[in-house]
Amino acid sequence: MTPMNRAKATPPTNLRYAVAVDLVVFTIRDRRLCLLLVERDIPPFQGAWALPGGFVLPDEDLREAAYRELAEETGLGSGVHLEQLATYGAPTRDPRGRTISIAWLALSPDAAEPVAGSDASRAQWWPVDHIDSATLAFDHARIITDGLERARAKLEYSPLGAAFCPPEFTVAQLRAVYEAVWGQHLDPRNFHRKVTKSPGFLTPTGAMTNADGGRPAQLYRRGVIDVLNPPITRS
Amino acid sequence: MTPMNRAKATPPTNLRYAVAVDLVVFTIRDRRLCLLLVERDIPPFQGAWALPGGFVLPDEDLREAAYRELAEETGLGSGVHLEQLATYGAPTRDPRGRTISIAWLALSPDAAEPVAGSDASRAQWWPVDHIDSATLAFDHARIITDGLERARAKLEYSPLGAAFCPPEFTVAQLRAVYEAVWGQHLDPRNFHRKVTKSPGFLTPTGAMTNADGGRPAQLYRRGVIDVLNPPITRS
DNA sequence: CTCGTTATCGTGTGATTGACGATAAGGCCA
DNA sequence: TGGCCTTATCGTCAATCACACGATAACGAG
Repeated sequence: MTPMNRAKATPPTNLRYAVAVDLVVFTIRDRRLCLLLVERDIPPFQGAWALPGGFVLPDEDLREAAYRELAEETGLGSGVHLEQLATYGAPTRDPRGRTISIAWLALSPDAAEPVAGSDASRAQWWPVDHIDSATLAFDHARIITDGLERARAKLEYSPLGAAFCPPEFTVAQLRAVYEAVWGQHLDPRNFHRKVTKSPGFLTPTGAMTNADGGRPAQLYRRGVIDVLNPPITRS
Repeated sequence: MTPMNRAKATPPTNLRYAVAVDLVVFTIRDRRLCLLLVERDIPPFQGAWALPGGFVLPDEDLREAAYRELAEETGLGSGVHLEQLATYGAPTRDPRGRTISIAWLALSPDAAEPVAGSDASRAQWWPVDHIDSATLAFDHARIITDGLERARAKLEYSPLGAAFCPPEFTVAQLRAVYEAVWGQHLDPRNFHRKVTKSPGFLTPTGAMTNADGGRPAQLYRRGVIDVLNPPITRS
């Protein structure tokens, strides 16, 4: 046995790799689920669309790095839900050398216009069904697929649909989130009953809104729980 | 802006970190949920119990590294369910220098006696409720907590309870898995109905066993689905 | 043959779901 | 002002599902 694979001994520099974070940022725009992509202006994959991201700095926690990159690309920061998605580290995923990337899933209200960062000529929201997987940089198509699957699953058993909404929102707004993410129509009456009866999911503010034209609707805020029981089911 | 935080440029060596995999390996022994720990025989944390794991080799995929470490510590390999849990990378989590660790969740049938690896004097199965979190090396207590939570959740909506069982098993064996992982008693009759009616969860082999003393039981094999609908609920 | 053990099938009650009717409460326009 | 469109919210009904538990089946031990 060589010293190299002697686990938990300090590794030499040839066993150290670049470590990055990549962000799968979703929002709802125009009743459609959209993803933030940046256009790369440096090789490799120059000109291709990619997930926003960057390398982890020496004194930075992984979550901090993700928040920093998110702020750099969107101007957003607090109020955005951020959770680890998965880590991608195939030896050849980056032609420049071995890179380990920790992907994060972010859910944002439709607030900020994206800002082009230092390494990207443009940043733009893309409706998820208009993204051409084949042209994406690195293994980002795979990461996006995983992020989509996670987001869709999370809506079922967590109150994270509200992460797409402003701090105060109506049941109809929340329903629009579910419909956009799942790509299916939901019955307004049954949806209303489910989410308002689900203990801890929503807390009414008392205020009403009539922004949507019809009868004024109750405004709600996110509740205190972080697991939905019973879940909101699709199909 | 320095070249250092210019995202997606090749990073200099001071921006490269050690990358490891750590394994949270569960099994059921004696109707209790057990976790594989190794006793460290080198600093830091010499003499403390830790998760098995080691550094990722240059040409190795992350999953490969996890499988290799699993084989080194347990002799097991195929037949064990292995999925990514999360990645831990706090700047100070390893006193020797910055280390990013990709934790994997493994579910194993009660088959192999653990084997002490090169870096550990002993490897041993521990009942999860006998583990003293305070004495564990690194941030492994946190990783174990996350692994436990994941395992408990996965039993609800995935057929992975069967990953704790031998290739052919009875409903009672499967129920024992659920009871051990969730730490609660389940009604044998309702459990039997749920799992046998859940489409694709179990496929009967036709053979029977009478190993448990009472009426002979049907043997089943894992079904083909990977998401349980409806889920098996606790409480 | 009886008893203890485990497996498996049924059954009844109460809760939940999904489809959909009914009503409430605003704005718009003649 | 009153019709009409829109959206919100409540109610109803049948089908389904959950859970608690009774009943029966099929073995081994004594």
